Amino acid sequence: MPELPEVERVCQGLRAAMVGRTVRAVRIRRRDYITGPMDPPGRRSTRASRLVARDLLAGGAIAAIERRGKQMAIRAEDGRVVALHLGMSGEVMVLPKGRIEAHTDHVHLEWRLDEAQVWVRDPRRFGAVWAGLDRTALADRWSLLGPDALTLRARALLGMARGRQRAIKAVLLDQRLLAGVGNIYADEALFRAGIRPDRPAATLDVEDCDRLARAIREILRAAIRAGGSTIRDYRGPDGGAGEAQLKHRVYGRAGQPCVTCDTPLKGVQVAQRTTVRCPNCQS
DNA sequence: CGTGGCCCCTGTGGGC
DNA sequence: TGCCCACAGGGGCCAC
Repeated sequence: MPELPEVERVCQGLRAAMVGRTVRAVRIRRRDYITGPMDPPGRRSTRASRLVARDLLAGGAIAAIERRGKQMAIRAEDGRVVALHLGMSGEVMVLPKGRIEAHTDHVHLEWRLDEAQVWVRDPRRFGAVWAGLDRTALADRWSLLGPDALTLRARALLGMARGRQRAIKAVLLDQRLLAGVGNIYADEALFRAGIRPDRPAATLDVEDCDRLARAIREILRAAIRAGGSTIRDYRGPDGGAGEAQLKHRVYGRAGQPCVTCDTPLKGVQVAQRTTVRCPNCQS
């Protein structure tokens, strides 16, 4: 569900609601959604069972909200850190005091502050909360991620593509190489740059990388300004839908005419993901 | 090292 | 109206 722009919007909401304030209470509603400090990323089976509220920032004064790619972290002034990853269906809800919320199912974690509550909701549970991390552990965990896509430079992209025979789209989606791009914005950026998603990465030259890196930055920034893409169920932290989906040129438009040349867009599979491209504009 | 296949989950929309 | 299937914005693991 959320890619970098949607996650960035969530971070903005968390900043407004949490930074400078104190976590008064924590409620863990679904324990197996929370992983402990020693658990490797994504290992559901090892999710710790003895986590306590302190591991989830109880009593902490919140100092900062950080983001790298699609991952977020909430840091307390005393050094405690909790990281969030929303997966496909994860959602963060900032609920001002008194607001009635319609969706109360699948809420796995709640933070209560003086003036608002923050809920983590995730029906499919592909996301995760990593508790009990300190700054060093977070840095270690995030060191597995590539650079943040919002500031991707052509030279860095060239380095990722060099020597790799995999499709360029597979490279863009690999969070170890580049953090933040998902299925929507990969297709949109490749279309804007005029590059076929299935081209072997190594065939991209400096100019291709320059166009593609620029396209990625611009697409992501425009999507952040538009509040992210709401395809089905994404909601910002305030409950509002995004509008970036209104600007999509290829994602979700297989069979429809290309906005540039009217050629019917083609739906294919690349890197096991549904992919849409223009047979005429992208090479 | 790269890749295809499968898995983790729930919800929704389309076809019948 | 109900049923079944395909599919969804993510990512880990395994065998090859």
